[in-house]
Amino acid sequence: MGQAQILSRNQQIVLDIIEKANGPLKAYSILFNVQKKGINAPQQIYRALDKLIEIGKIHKIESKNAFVACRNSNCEISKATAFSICESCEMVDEISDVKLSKYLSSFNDKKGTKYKRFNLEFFGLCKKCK
Amino acid sequence: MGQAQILSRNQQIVLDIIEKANGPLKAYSILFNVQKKGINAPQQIYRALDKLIEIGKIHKIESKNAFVACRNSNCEISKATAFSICESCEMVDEISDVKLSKYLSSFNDKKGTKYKRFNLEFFGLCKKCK
DNA sequence: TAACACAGTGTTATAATATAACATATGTTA
DNA sequence: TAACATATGTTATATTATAACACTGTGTTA
Repeated sequence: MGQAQILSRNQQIVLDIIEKANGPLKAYSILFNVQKKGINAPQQIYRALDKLIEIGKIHKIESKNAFVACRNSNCEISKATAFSICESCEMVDEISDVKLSKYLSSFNDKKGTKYKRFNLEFFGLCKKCK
Repeated sequence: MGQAQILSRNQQIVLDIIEKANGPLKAYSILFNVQKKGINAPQQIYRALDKLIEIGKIHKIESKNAFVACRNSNCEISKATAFSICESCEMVDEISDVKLSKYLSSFNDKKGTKYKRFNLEFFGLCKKCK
């Protein structure tokens, strides 16, 4: 569960933008959006993104190189993420399905290896695009 | 199941390199490896990679921007992929677990949406690195 | 055969994504 | 206060990926 995290100025700016967005945002589009606030360089964005990912406030959609806010209020710090991605409109939804999460978190491969973390991306058409 | 696919010269060169590798390869490292064979430009690599992915001969490891040969002789053309990734040595194994694959292929989210395709990446430490 | 589509190739240029490295500042804690 | 960790600002550069255009070969099919 953890403490409420106090974010630095840049971290908060970046998080606000991602939370307000209704879809995944790319790092450089975030950058263009915050230049009026005095953030000028990609490093500043990527550093904020790294931190926000680390504390579980956002997730990276690997197949899109884009970032979304975490919608699971008590997300397990990004150890178990699953997303539904529309191949047509680019919409991304975080899936919070306890059964799925438990099933995957306890998955062992044939060699008996257990994993610390997983990321699952489903692709299809969302309701609107069907 | 499909026909045996006839590959073009460049496609075959790229596939050979990926199949011989004992881990995921990056596009530019493939490029450096084939310059002696007369392939000089990233486009040539990416075009081959795109085709090889399309026909299911290789997969992209999204979290690493790298490519591995498909080890499931009859992989369902990349509709259902799962990988085990070592966070220490970068090793990647394709997981072929029928139960897992069936479970995910038939997964419905709460809205009843079914998906065409999924990609799952597990992270942990491989045997050697443990 | 001529016309056409189609997949692949080669090439130059450029876009998009991400990190390195270094100097400075700010906040926390011993 | 000194030492330390974390964050910031900045310039430069590395890495990953695509656009655009000209060309080649192969197989239709009209």
